[in-house]
Amino acid sequence: MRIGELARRTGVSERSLRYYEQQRLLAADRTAGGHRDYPEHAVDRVIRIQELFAAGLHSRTIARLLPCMRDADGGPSEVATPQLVTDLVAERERIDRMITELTRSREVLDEVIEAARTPGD
Amino acid sequence: MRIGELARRTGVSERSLRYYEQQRLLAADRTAGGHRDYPEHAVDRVIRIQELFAAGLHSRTIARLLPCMRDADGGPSEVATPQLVTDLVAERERIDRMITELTRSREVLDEVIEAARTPGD
DNA sequence: GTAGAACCTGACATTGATGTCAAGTTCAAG
DNA sequence: CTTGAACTTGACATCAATGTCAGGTTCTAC
Repeated sequence: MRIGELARRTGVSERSLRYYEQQRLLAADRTAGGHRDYPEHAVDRVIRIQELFAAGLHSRTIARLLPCMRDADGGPSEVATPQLVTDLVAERERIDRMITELTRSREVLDEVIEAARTPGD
Repeated sequence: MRIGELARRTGVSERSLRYYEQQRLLAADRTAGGHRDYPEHAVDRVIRIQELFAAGLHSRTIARLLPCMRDADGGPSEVATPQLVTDLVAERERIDRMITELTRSREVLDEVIEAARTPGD
């Protein structure tokens, strides 16, 4: 599929998809004229990439991580190097802290929203 | 307490604490000479602010939200305006999506880390 | 009163993914 | 062929919190 359709189906801008390619996160074939041509499973991959960005990972880390993911991309997954494992464990701890903070913030929002819904309270 | 101690106790840089004040997130008394003097409950407030930043809220939104939080700051909490409630509901939805993405990313990291721990697999 | 730590303001830099625009090329349908 | 939509590359802008540095002032302990 072409970049426009991929963008539409993933909700990620064409700009970002080109950036992902530049960062070696997402490969694309090319038509004879140079247009990008994505395989079907690129949709899943883009969604994963977005999730990893949302989790605060940098593109360089994602680039190292992706080859180790079991995915629908067909290719056999590599095994993470010890250095990568160390880095990923640290990222996981950071994500856990982040989830805690998000959950706490959500509770704060809940309280404020609820307090405004019950004027008599 | 002074800014150095507050920074130490919250893990937030002095630079950021000054920025919070500038953004009207955190008030501070001043000594005769102009040094900031924080009350004890500033520690809690700074932690809340950090959590809200981690949740992706902007300082302007946090500034509107803080007066509505029931907190140890003694002051009576205001009631959120309808506009603020609308905004906070949207933020809450965003936070929920974010938690979902973080949780999914955590699972991906788990898989890769675990796969590297069991070489025979 | 003095030394040194701690603090002040102000300015400028950084980060990294993404937005946006320009000028040109390719694709697909009639 | 032609036309307009979709695509290409490249460059520059943006955002918002935080880092960093300079030059000066205040505080505290002796």
